[in-house]
Amino acid sequence: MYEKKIPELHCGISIFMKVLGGKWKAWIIECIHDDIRRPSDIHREMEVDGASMRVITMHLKELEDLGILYKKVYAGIPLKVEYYLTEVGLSTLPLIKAMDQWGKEKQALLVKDERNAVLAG
Amino acid sequence: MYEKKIPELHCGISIFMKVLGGKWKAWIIECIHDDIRRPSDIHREMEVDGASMRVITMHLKELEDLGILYKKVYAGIPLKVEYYLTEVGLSTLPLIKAMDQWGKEKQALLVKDERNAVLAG
DNA sequence: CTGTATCCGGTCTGATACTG
DNA sequence: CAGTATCAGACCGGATACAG
Repeated sequence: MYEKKIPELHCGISIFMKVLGGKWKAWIIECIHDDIRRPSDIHREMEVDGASMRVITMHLKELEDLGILYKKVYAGIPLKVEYYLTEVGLSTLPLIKAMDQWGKEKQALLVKDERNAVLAG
Repeated sequence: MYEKKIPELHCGISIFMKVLGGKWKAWIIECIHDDIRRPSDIHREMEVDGASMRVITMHLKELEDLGILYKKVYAGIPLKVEYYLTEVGLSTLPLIKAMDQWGKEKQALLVKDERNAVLAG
């Protein structure tokens, strides 16, 4: 682990980014919302695209510490763990959906092209 | 400069993050929307919080290459440059505002606390 | 199954000096 | 004023090995 040494901003944006800034965090939140709650299942879900178990664990922990996820542990061998969305976690879903939709809609337009300029400024 | 070597995801989220993932990009977009159009003015605007001129220049260039900003150059000495939002750039404003508002609203709730758990899952 | 520790390399940012 | 080059250091993720 490491400690952050570069000071963070204190605007709403950076707070939001602290929650959803990680590479897989939004995806993880969506998984859990879709009833894929166990780390191994989440891992299997995105293994095709290359998320390692370590990163998933790290993100889950961060999201738990931020109060986005709630961790439920079932004692026993082998261990069983499930993650649930908290109320705050649920409140991220509309934004995640909006971001995803924006990306899909605008993807084709993300090109340098003077014709896209807005003259009104 | 460097070339990206880690494969990117192709979902809407990562496309969105390519546009607003930088530390200062959302702020820069808001500045330009508020008629703070010249690099030096933008720099002055956020100098208190530590954005270096180099990072601002880099972000401006990236946003221009993505078609979020349009760059207008006035010849002469000293040089004068102004950036304007394109239509795609304008379309990010509602999301930026939503992200900022979410951060401000939820900031106090971002704490590990079982009471926040949603039992329904 | 879940989570931690360690290493390593890619990525990003801050600082400074410099060109036009 | 606008932008570039370079360096150093912080950050982040992939891989592996290992412990509970």
